[in-house]
Amino acid sequence: MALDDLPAVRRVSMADVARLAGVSGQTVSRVANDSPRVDPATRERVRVAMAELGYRPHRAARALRTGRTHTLGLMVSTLASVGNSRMLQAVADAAASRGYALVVVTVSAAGDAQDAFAQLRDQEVDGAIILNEATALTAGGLPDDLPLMVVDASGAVGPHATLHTDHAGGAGAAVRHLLELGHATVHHLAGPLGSFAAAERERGWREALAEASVPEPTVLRGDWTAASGHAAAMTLAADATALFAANDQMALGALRALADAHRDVPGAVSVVGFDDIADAADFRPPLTTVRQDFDALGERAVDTLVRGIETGAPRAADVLETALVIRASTRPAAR
Amino acid sequence: MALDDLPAVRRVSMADVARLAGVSGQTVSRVANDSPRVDPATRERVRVAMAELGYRPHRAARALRTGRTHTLGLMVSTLASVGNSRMLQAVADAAASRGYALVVVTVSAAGDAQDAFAQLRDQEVDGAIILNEATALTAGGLPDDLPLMVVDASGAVGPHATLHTDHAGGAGAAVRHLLELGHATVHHLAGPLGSFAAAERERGWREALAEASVPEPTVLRGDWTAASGHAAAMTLAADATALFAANDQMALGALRALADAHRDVPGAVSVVGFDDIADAADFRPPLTTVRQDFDALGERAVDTLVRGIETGAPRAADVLETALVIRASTRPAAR
DNA sequence: GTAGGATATGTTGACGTCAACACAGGAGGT
DNA sequence: ACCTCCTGTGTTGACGTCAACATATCCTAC
Repeated sequence: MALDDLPAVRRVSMADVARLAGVSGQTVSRVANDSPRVDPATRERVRVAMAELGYRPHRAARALRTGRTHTLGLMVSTLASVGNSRMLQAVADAAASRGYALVVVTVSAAGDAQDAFAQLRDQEVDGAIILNEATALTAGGLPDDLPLMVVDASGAVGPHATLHTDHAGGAGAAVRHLLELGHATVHHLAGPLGSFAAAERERGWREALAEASVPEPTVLRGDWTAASGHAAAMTLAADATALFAANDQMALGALRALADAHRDVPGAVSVVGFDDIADAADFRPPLTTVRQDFDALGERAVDTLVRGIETGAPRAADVLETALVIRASTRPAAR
Repeated sequence: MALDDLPAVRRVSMADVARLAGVSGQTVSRVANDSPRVDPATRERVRVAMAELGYRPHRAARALRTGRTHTLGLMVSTLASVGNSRMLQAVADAAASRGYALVVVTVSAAGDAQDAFAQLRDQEVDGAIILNEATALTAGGLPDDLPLMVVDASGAVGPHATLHTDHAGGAGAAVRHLLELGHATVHHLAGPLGSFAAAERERGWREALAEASVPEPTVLRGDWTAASGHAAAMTLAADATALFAANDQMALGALRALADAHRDVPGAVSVVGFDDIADAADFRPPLTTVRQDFDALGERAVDTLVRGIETGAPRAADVLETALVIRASTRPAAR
């Protein structure tokens, strides 16, 4: 009579635990959910029974009963950018530490933002984080029946919480750093239109120039990729001595373009990036850049969202500071 | 009598659809699950009713009844490496296109591999993809009650399907390319011990050298990061003229170290990387590297795993080819 | 004409959980 | 002595779905 002839073992349910502990299923449920209305001795007995049987609550059953899945969604356009990947990791870790699963939905795969929302709804997520998706806000708007945390976007977010890095402030710091080094003005290699982060960094650059009463050069534009940074930097004015790129990867492309044009960095041109991705310290030369705290951003986003879900906390709007990291790609302007 | 005084609307269930279509709930279930035993006219009537009410099946209820969650897990040590991020995106998209949600579990956050498995079990995933996690295989082994797809790892995978890139073959191609350019030998900047990909790339390098009867220099070692590549390359032998780095990011660090030492690339030293990350074309000089097809890898991994789950297909072991991408960082050895 | 089979649909109950309610017993107040 | 309130626990039923079984028609074959 081989054991494996028997039908597949049923999973351990509350009823099994209840039987072993000599209590009702409801009491087991109360213990599982940390209800205060349980006698300490009973609680202990139930805990022992749970451990003995290896009981784990059944998420699906719980979700069916309560309507809550303990799952969060993350909506993002692409993970090709290093910044988005870093955010994802931070969010995944933060969600896991609170007992939430994380479902990743990329807009590119979903088709458009509305499809992405449909996918999230399909997964019955309790809430979602919308990452750097300005288009989602314009095209069709945000659903208001799903708790959302809108990260790095602006506009009509309705009742939802928002959170973003102080892109403009970071950009301002970068520009002031370059101006203090004696550069007559600072050129800007901007990110794509439609991106909140790109727009804010551009604004910070513009305002810092205006504040210093310095002329504002024509904006160059890329799409966050190194290749686009390279292409844009080829058109950089011949007399430019300072360049602020909207992210590190575009700065990388710009560094190559400048080298090919025999314009030494930092000898002839100073370059600043944004993000402080891990590789930036090993660019040639090591890149001066604006550091974003991705981990804090992810942590904060999940924290606020979960609190909103669990306690119906009111909408919040947070801003995270940046830090200028000075490396070898910037130096005083030649006189 | 304001509408919003009414209790929150119950979600649309099969019973609602059944009532509207004038059939039983079971028939609605059959239509929802594409059962063939439904009259075409009835099917159409049910479809119309579903559309009219905006019916969506309730995943939790379905999971409770069937024991299947339509969720896959992805276990990965870190998303800091660009390669892992690319894989994640590919896997996420492939899973979504098959109607599966993807839950990301990072081992670093979980503590160790066994905790990560516990987390996956907690989420009741139908199966999981283990990405580049050699340690998971050694420390405690793999569970055999959960369908797994082991990507880029070796060893005792038990009954599970495996899939990996032909790292050794790609490395061999890189080495032969350098030898054909006339270099006396090729130094290797290897990845961390414990990584299957690193070990395989190192093996490919070693075997290609042996095949050409060329002396094998001491291996340098890093941990995939550009910083580690920089540090390791500082110790590169003074007479080295060719370097094969185990990934592009370490190659980036090496390029900086060589530049600081005034050793021109490719004039004095030729360098090859591995992965062909998007930025590699904008390194200085643009990097010759071995391209991995991340998208195909993700697609294939999900495909095999899902087929295993849904049809109990037997274990499979696939290998994906690589392609050498020649750019400006390699040239014939000086005579 | 009737048995037998195929096809289309309906009925019942259970998956595991927890909210709502019920109830027993003890503490405290009058 | 009685009523009230609080604490700890049990009972019941429903969340939405689908497998198993039951039933109703219709077709074909002899």
